[in-house]
Amino acid sequence: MTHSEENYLKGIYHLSKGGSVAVATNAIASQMDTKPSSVTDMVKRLSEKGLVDYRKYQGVSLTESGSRQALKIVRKHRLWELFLVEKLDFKWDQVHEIAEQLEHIESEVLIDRLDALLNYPDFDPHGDPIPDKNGVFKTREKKLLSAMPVPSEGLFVGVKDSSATFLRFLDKHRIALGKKVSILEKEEFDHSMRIRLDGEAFRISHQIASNLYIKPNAVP
Amino acid sequence: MTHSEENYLKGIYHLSKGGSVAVATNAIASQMDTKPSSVTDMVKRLSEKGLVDYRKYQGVSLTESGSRQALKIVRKHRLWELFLVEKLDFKWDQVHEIAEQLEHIESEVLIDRLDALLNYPDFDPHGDPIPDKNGVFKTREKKLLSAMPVPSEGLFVGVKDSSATFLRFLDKHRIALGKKVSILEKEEFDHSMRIRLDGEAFRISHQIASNLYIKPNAVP
DNA sequence: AATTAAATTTAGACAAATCTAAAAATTTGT
DNA sequence: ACAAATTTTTAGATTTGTCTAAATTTAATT
Ligand SMILES: [Mn+2]
Ligand SMILES: [Mn+2]
Ligand SMILES: [Mn+2]
Ligand SMILES: [Mn+2]
Repeated sequence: MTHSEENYLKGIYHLSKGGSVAVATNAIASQMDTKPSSVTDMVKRLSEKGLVDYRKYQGVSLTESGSRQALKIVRKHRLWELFLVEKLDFKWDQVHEIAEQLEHIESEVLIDRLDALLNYPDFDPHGDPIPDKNGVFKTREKKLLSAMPVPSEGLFVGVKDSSATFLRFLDKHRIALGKKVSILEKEEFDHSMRIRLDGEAFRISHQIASNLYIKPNAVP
Repeated sequence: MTHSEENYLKGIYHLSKGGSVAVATNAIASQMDTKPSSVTDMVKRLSEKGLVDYRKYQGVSLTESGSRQALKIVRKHRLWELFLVEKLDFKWDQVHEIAEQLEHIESEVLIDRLDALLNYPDFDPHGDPIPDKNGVFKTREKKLLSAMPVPSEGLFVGVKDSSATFLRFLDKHRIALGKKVSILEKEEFDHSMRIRLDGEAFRISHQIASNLYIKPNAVP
């Protein structure tokens, strides 16, 4: 597989949310930052290779084989991201671009060793699950902060938007993975919320709240 | 620069032994395992970009800029090789192919961090010098074992042939970098030699002896 | 149901990197 | 010095991945 083919598979995987839902040509084009006509071309090639199911005008979905391949790339991407953060002291907003390159390195044993070096991690620096050798990954209950009841509590476990600008915004406000969050109040008018974090209470906009994943505390 | 362009620059660099000697089209073709006509094409592209000096039928040489680029790739290749050996427990015969891929990862800061993680090393797992950020590398006196006088002593510091088969052969005979070597005897007839290593004396063929680099012990 | 709008595909072009076969230049040998 | 051998370049084709512009299909609206 070429880098481009791998990138398309990964893109389709993300759009179909892992499932085998059909994805539209235009959706792929904007995901991959390319033109619909290029997508059609590539999708035909992938279909030839048995990696996607494609019916003209009806969208594409990953085959079993395509899905396996996509998961391998996702696994590599996330392992490399974690490596960069854990072993080379990168910040979580600096690793994605480099991992976009590293994910294409072909070596089964390299990835196995990396996995071992990192102690077989379950999640990447952004809280996304890392598939294991067989493509299986841990799931955990999580809700968007904006969808949490008032009052309630939970742990901050992931970001929906993982753009560098958003991540740096979170850094600035000391919002980091693993921290405990209490939901204090929700404003009807603009859907902004008051939360407590590190003992300190403050207000965040709906925009922010709808990009943070919270693992709700079990309520007995 | 594309991967292919980078590979050509590195190939030309190795053939011209770092200097600005002109290299023949056929030489490049066999180094790169490609056809002379492909070399001519690529060399024209590189010339357009100011990375090589090229005069038809007269061979190519790296420009200042081309040389800088080539050294960057060599630096990355060797740092990655050392990383694989030091941090991921690869053997010295398993790292080259993976480093061939990793050397193309584009990120200045990544290489700086890797360099720091490895403590700013001077030599790679095969005894080849690692250029620093500015392309400068340590040189050390070294001679082919086959060229050493009898009797004499030195340290095994590098291999000329770094093919996996040769490296595994060395492993089998417990010939490893840094070990002390005594040259005991040289055979006129077939140029084989008797040497002592790890206290044990044995005979090696000329083929072997002419692929091992020795740093001669200073004789006062 | 017909028209309009949107999504998708096709046709044709282009750059990069490669190849084979043929032509041209250089080098070698007598 | 000149023919033969070798090296190098050119010409033309192919694959991959992309694009623009035009045609086609599907979806939405009157
Ligand atoms: Mn990422
Ligand atoms: Mn991530
Ligand atoms: Mn190497
Ligand atoms: Mn090496």
